[in-house]
Amino acid sequence: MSHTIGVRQAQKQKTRQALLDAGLRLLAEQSLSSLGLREVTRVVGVAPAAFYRHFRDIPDLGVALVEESLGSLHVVIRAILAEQPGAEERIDRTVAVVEQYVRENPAHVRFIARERHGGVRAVRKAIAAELARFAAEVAAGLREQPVSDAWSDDDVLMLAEMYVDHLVMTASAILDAADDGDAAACDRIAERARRQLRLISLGRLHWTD
Amino acid sequence: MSHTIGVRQAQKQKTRQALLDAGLRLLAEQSLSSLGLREVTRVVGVAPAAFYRHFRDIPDLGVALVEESLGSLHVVIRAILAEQPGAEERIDRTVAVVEQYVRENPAHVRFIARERHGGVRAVRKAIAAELARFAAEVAAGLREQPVSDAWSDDDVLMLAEMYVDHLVMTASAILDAADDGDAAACDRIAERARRQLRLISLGRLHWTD
DNA sequence: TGTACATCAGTGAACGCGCGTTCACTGATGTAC
DNA sequence: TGTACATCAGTGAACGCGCGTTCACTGATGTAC
Repeated sequence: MSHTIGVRQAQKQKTRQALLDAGLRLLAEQSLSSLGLREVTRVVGVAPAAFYRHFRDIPDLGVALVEESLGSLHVVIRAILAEQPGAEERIDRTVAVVEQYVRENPAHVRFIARERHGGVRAVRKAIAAELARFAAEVAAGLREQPVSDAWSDDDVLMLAEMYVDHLVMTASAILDAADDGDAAACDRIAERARRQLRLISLGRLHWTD
Repeated sequence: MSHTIGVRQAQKQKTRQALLDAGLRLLAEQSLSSLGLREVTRVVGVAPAAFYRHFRDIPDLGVALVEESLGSLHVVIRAILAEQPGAEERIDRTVAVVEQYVRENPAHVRFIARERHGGVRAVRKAIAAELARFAAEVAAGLREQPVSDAWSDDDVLMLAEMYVDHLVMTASAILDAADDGDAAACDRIAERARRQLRLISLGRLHWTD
């Protein structure tokens, strides 16, 4: 075979991923601004100095984690937006997808919720940029629905931003409840989220201006 | 005079407040889980060991900061809820109050936004408890408005929680823009918040279930 | 295919530094008589 | 009011420890011929 990537490069990527995984795992119990480089390398089982072969410093690793956390979400969102059934079905589906995402990627969700307003500027900026892309994508999806015909682009974006904020809040609330091992609370939060989305949906139908 | 508090006790309270102020100031640039006890005492100008006369550890100081940050907000909210004019006026007034609060207490707002999902469990719990009280208060206010007559208590609380979340998000977004020195962005966020509140208000008018 | 050299991910030892916590202390404030 | 003793907020020195960063290094992988 002509160009499988080299053994060396493959091993390097493996170590890099191990550093990211270890960082994310450690961030369950603390925030990025207190995460130690030696902590991370200790979990992976490499020398502290090896860290510098992959990241400039801890904030740099944080930025990489943002990409890893939110990159995959875009796919999920596009899938929901592409669906065409009624408002009620779309709401149920959205909340179900959020629940599933939280269940399957708890550490990533916690990381984003924690560092969105966290103590590391570069990471805050990276998250803000990803969520803005995210909102733009949702806005494009909303734009195509007939309900939005009379809406200004500005108002569609406003609505999209509210959806994105609501989605992040919901995910993080479900996660907190799951952390407490309280499955009933998770269900309650999901039901609350559905009702809140219904309320917004109603407002949307009656919007004029 | 019979019982002014003692000189000793007054001095102790002064030092305690200085520790809280120093902590809050330092938290502009980092999160609680990386804040150092020696950092705080250095800013105040007391010996590190003096810290233990006031707080068990840094998380304990964090919990005190939650009380300081959110205690005063209850008063503000009650004031808004007590007003009786139309929905539009109440929305304008609410956003104006949020803007003013952020301008006058930026460090407290940042602290709450940052530590709400931060790395210190005790502080997260304290913030959650305060915000829950907060939502209950808002719910009581909404309950008294005629629009809510047909609503279940559960739905009123759901609405109140959405308002509280929205309020925290808005405050924190305005703060971020203010940090960048971008006054125009602050105005844009405030306008967006008003429109979002209008949308929710519309949904509220047409709610049935 | 085999050889000689280049690359570079990861090593391990060393460094200076600031951390949280402890402890016996000091001296101003408070209290009892 | 004056005196003798108790309290206790804040001191300053000491401790062991883990931190981030540097550096010359090793040895497996990659490349040129």
